[in-house]
Amino acid sequence: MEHRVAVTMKDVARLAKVSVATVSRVLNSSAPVRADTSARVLEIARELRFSPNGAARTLKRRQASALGVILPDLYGEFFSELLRGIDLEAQRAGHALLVSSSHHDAHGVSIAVRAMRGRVDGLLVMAPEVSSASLATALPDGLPTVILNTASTAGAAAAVTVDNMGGTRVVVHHLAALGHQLVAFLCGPSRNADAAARLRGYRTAMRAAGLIVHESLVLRGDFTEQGGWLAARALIASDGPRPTALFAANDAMAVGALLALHESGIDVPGDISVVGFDDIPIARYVTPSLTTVRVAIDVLGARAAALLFRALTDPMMQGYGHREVIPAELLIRQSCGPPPAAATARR
Amino acid sequence: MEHRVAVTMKDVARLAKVSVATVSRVLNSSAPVRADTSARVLEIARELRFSPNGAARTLKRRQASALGVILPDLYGEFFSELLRGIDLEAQRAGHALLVSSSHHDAHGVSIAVRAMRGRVDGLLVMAPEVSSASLATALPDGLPTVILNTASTAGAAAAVTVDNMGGTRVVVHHLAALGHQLVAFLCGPSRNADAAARLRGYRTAMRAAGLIVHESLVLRGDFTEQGGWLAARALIASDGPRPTALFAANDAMAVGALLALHESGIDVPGDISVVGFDDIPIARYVTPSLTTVRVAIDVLGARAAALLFRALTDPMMQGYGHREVIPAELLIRQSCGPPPAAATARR
DNA sequence: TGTCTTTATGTAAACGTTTTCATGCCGGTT
DNA sequence: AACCGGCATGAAAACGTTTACATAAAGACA
Repeated sequence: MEHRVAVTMKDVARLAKVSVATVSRVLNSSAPVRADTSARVLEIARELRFSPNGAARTLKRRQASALGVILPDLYGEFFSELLRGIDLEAQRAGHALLVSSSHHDAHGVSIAVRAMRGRVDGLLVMAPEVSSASLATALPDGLPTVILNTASTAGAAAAVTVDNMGGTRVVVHHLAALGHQLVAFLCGPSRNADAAARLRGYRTAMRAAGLIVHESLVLRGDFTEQGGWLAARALIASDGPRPTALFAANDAMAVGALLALHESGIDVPGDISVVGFDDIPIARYVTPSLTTVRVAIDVLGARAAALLFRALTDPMMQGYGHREVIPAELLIRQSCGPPPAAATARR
Repeated sequence: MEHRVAVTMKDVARLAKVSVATVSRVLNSSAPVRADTSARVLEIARELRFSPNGAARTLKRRQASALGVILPDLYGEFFSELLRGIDLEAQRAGHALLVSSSHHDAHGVSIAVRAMRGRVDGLLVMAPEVSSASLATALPDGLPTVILNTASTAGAAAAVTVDNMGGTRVVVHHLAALGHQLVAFLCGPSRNADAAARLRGYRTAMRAAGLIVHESLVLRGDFTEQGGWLAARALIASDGPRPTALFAANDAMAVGALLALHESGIDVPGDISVVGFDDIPIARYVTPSLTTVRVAIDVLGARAAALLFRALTDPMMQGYGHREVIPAELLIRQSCGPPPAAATARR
């Protein structure tokens, strides 16, 4: 049984009776070649089903036509939207995506980054659970990098973040305007930068609205539907003060909470209002449709990729620390309303 | 302004006063090296933050430690789950993922495949809209390939598919057992292999259950929530026979339909039962939670990757046409019930 | 007819690794 | 003292491209 070995430019050159240099010139149209020679080479190449070896090409050209993408995870619509946005932009520039996920700590990121040296032209790194200091040491020296949703821009060409403060502010303001006073907050993972920023934003906005943050209403979560469900169950079972609104740090948790509330016969928004964050595609399809903070996750990814491409052509950008903030605006759907009459009457 | 050029093994060798061969031996522990030499090399390498050039390594080793993944799209939870499963398996084998999406036609797939030559060890191709004939010609000669959810295995080492027939059969059977007679079917994209198989399965199962397929109840869809919503709206507005159950060819469309029905005040499952297909994560969080066909999408991806790894070590597998079918089982949640009394009484 | 461009091609040197082969050295066996 | 085997190392040849340089042929112009 023959194990067919890959066909190289040498084979094409031999059969077309030219040098490999000429083959290269024809295939890349990088220099003038006589029409009949060109035709002959093309013909042979097609016949042999030749396709150039990417590694060799990358090595010689010093350009990989690929972007490295490092993500903490791949679960859920957030990452799929993010990746879609990145891919969209990369594709326009004829670049492929080398994806590596499940990197939560600095060590894992460092490993992944090293594995990408020489196979990508630049790096898109999202590591919301890694401190900016350790991230800076994990990043490679010579590779343009754009950081997503992480505190610092140290060592990177640029960083793209979501306007977490603005997003939380407008939500709390909206709830306060509706008359809510007891607004519970469902946190994300404790070491996640976005989660932390949103919690900070919540506290700040509550204070600004003249509302009191009850620590028993600051619930632990983990950005998953399951986590949101559990937190909502716990809230329902607790004998603490009953909030009239629940603000989840992301949509996935809000969706989980919605289910828990529904299961307990608690009406949304009649008995309690629910708000999410991110506007993942599913948010408008749950019942009731979810009031949330629209973030355009795909745009977040696309902008990051675009910035990276700019850094590739303009080496001056590296280390410049350009920052871009993706706006976050309130998207009112049906999961919010005024607090129940009893609650307003009671005060 | 210095533009720092990448540090190579040569630099390490020079500073450690050894040859590049020794550096390579130390870094890969591929041959015995004296302890003090080894320590010196490691020290210098760390100091210089050296990391090997992937392209050079791939070129010489003839192994890329990467898998190519070609997808038609990246939108929605299906692909994110699939990719997650693939990544999980690839990561275990120390492989990265070179992802390229938005390839709907044979030409696009062909381009993507060629771009991967020499940068991946094998290919995972999902192209449900490409005919098996054109797919066979688009696939490369020397690269082990596993095909996902596509009709044929021509030219591939293996193929992994979903048990579409079994899945649809069990759904129709379940609906029939509940007493439904008018079961509408919401199709996927017309040229999509899975969509076609599911439609075929629906027709076959309906016949087997002694039920009549009304062509006006075979609705056009496109696998998106939006498409499901539109189709359900159209169904509601039409003056044809009213089905007592709606079977969508995937969950995303079922979710869209659920919203349309809710908006029109039609109760699910009271007035109409709804079933989906795939069991995407969100399915259990919509209201009512969606009865669907569980497919374990992540397992689908993981199995495909595992098969590919097997093909990599065992070249005899290429072209063998091994097939693997991911089971599809009924998952009963709350979107199904008996047909409304009126409908049963009427017959 | 001889120099001077212009144009098409070939030769060979990179790119940064890995790996085969050769070599020198050391300790142990005759 | 001569020999041998093992071990650590270096030199150099790959891997499959691209590209700078050389060169040959062919017209343009004096």
